[in-house]
Amino acid sequence: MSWRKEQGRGERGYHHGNLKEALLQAALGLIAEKGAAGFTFADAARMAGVSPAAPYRHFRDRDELLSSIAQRGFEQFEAMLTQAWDDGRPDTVTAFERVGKAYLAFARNEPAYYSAMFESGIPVDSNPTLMAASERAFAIIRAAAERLAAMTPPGTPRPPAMMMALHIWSMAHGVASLFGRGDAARRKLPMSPDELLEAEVLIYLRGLGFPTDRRASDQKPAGPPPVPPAGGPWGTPK
Amino acid sequence: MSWRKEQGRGERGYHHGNLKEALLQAALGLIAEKGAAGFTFADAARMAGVSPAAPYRHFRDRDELLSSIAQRGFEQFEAMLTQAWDDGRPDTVTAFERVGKAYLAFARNEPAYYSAMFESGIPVDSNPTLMAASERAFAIIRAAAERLAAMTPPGTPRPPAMMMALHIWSMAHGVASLFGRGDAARRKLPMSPDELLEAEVLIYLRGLGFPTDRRASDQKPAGPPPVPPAGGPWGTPK
DNA sequence: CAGCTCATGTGAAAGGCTTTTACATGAGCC
DNA sequence: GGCTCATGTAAAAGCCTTTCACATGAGCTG
Repeated sequence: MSWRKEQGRGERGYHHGNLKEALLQAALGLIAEKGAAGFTFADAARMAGVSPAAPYRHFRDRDELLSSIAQRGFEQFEAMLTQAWDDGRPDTVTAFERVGKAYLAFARNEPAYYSAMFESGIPVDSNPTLMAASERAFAIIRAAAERLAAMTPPGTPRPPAMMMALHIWSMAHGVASLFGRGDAARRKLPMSPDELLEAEVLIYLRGLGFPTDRRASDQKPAGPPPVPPAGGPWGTPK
Repeated sequence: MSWRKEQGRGERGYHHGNLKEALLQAALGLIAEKGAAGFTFADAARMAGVSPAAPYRHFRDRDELLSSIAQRGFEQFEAMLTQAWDDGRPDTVTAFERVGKAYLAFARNEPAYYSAMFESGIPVDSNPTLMAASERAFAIIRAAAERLAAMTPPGTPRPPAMMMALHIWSMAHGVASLFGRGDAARRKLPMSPDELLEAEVLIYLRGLGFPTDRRASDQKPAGPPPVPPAGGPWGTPK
């Protein structure tokens, strides 16, 4: 969006001026359009208006560009999760579910990042900074689980917070991967991914002993509930 | 394993005799080794001892080969799930968890198939037969969920069986994708994927009202339990 | 068995992509 | 003004995909 060639009269000199950024943006667009696998180093160069060799001044190879994008993705992901968690306000369970929704929203709204992060085939541990970014993002989920664990009702078996975090992650990731994007994996669903995940998390939380009937919640502010108030998101048992 | 070149003296005539199968096997090995993205049509041809153009007599293009492998994968997957489910014996919950384990085992033991099925980027709906194979596999999970739904304790909100099936699928897929294979996504876990998924499913089932304390189960035959008998797989609540 | 036919392979070639190397430019700094 | 070094370019090697005309020979037909 911001590199010279596309802005008004596009003549640029020998040097691009902001090639690294331009390449990242171009790659983002290409990945969103054709998937992480279909994305091509040469295409990104072409789109930025430079020769096919130019990108090598900024990235060791195609994988490093992908890796950079994945890293940025994890950073944005972390920011989004942090905002969704909002330190557990207004109440832990509500905030927890908001995190799940945020996960799906990210997969849906940022398919390119999501693709680079989880489907590009680049191993997370290939790059320490990438790994670190990934762990910072997960740390949000983990913190939320920690809070949840601290308030699980007594009398219920209580898994370690880390395990709860991994459970939530796997649910969100499973739903997002299988049904989350219009692009890949277009399987027909009798409901929205959001509804699917919300119900899944609610059942899971009930399994941990949480009262999940929203009408009984005393912390939730009034307002239009995100689910039909009668019997939870999947209707009344018959 | 079975094509001429590898069997004793390898001279073959102008025609290969079993090229299609040889290509599928070669591709399977290559995908297992270098991932679905790294797999190359030319490599498979080379491995089968034919020219790079030969494969085009059997597959329209690289994607069709991948698609064929994915289809076979779904067929084996279905067989494996069917066997694991074993029509709900000895009891529904036990069999249900066996299905989850089978899912993970498949991802672990058949990385090439799993890769082609879920990570190759070929859309399931690109090919009707592929789609059908995928749906037959899912039908097993769905049948299991149906049975489970029929016996959910009264007094508990009961989601549609389809939704329960999707929940289980997403859990298994999430765990398998994130932690399931040594290959991709090597994130460190404080436990095995099997344990993680088992605990997740147990909590979920408890959320549906199922008594999941195995000691109380009357249908389970005696024998070494897969989990420590005290307090479930995640230990005793403190 | 001779002959025919057609599925299956081959070779060559066009067109792309990746990556490297030697060389060109010009921005920033004395 | 002149230097230097980061950043681009052109060219080339090597690999992949895909197509096309042509070669082979397996299997049928008589």
